[in-house]
Amino acid sequence: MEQILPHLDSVFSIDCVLFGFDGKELKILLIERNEEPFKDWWALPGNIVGPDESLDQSASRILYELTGLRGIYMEQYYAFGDPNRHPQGRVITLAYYALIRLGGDKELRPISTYAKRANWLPITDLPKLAFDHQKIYDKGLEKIKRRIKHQPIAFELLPEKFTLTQLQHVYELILGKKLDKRNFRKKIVSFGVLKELDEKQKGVSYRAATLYRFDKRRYAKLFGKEISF
Amino acid sequence: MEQILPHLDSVFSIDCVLFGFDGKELKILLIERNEEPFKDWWALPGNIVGPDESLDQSASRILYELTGLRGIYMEQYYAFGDPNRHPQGRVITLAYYALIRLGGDKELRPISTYAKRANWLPITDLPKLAFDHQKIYDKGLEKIKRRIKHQPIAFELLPEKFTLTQLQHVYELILGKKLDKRNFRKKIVSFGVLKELDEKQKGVSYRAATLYRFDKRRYAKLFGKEISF
DNA sequence: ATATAGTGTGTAATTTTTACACTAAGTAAT
DNA sequence: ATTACTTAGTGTAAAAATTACACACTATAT
Repeated sequence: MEQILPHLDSVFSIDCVLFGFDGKELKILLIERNEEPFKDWWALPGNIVGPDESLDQSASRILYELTGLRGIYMEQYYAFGDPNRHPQGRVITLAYYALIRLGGDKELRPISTYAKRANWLPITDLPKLAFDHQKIYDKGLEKIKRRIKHQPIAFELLPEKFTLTQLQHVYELILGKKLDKRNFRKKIVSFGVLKELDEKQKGVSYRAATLYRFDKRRYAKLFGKEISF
Repeated sequence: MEQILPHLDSVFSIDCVLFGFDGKELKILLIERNEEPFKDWWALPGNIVGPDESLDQSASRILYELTGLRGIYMEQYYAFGDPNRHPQGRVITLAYYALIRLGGDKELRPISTYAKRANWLPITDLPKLAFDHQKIYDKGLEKIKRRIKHQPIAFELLPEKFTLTQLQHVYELILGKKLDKRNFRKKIVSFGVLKELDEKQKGVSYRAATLYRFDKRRYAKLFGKEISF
């Protein structure tokens, strides 16, 4: 049962917590392992860092292989390197979180061979995870909770045009608590980084809400002042 | 000139930004390298992670070898892994910051052979640093700037008993700006994690200030509520 | 006794945060 | 056309937090 993989002498890998938002739930992408150890378990997608890749490049590649998408927003957040975290040798792994809007169709073409399949699972109902991936996930969620209060990362989970209610929903899911509608709007608008569009939401069976867009230029200008939600 | 070190095929190291406060200035510990590459340059202390060490253990060891002290407060904050950051091969390094009070005498017994000497240098006047160590330092400072607003890390830079003025001084140095004395005191006392002692400062040629102690128990109790400076 | 240097304290003005509920607009069904 | 339904969109008052600001006190040194 104990087999030593040749490359597992001292390996450096990257694992990604890829958060996706489909308009209703916050989910993460997990893969079902096809190999020992932890065969048939759910795990965070990850891979070995290539010899000529930077760390960010490597994380990008992993996300690309997983979703077929480039340019996903992501950020490194913690290294996990307990000597026993991998049963077959020393594997130090660097965790990234990434954020993506779901509901398109192109996403999700998992390809690598070590995975049977990949699935978006709601964070409210996650299975047991392989290795120390639960710890990695926990820390990742903690990280975006903190980050969303200061950085405009919520927009990464939304389509380019979104309503204030959708935006609030994202905040509520990540922070794990309800927010007051009026106060939320007051505050988020006061930052001055949202551009109100002339367009309205479409295809809803009730009053359509105004659409907004995140104004990157404006944000860049105000950048000295950090947002503080 | 280009020599390939045998172990530099794919190496994982740790570098530490060790901040020290002597009551007046904020300094970091730098070593003067005795080896190529960057011989005679100043660099952050660092070392290779041992095969059976956890990452934190490894950082502890490095700090111990450098200072002779155990139990220094430290925290991992970022991994630097550009393929070209080390001229002789792929070295991925994990950065830690650490905080220590200076003015004792036991500190500083640098021993490793790759360093000529180690020195505390004020952060206001740092030399050019080897490798990408400037970037690592910058990010470390940024990190503690952020962290000091939410976590009680300032106390790590002070003796167990300290005055409010000393505490304010630490905040000012790290945040890089002057703070209002009355407002600072009001706020810091309102957190309820400082214990006022019956003792006064000694050996000053002016009115002696009251000494305080950081009340860890109390902080642990209030921990749910995060401090927000 | 006097000069010196840092300690320790209060208040008013301003800004930010919080709590809270109803009308307006559009769609769907009849 | 009316009605029922669902979400959008809005204001205000109270409370809390933040800011700006100056002087008398105390200990020591000479």
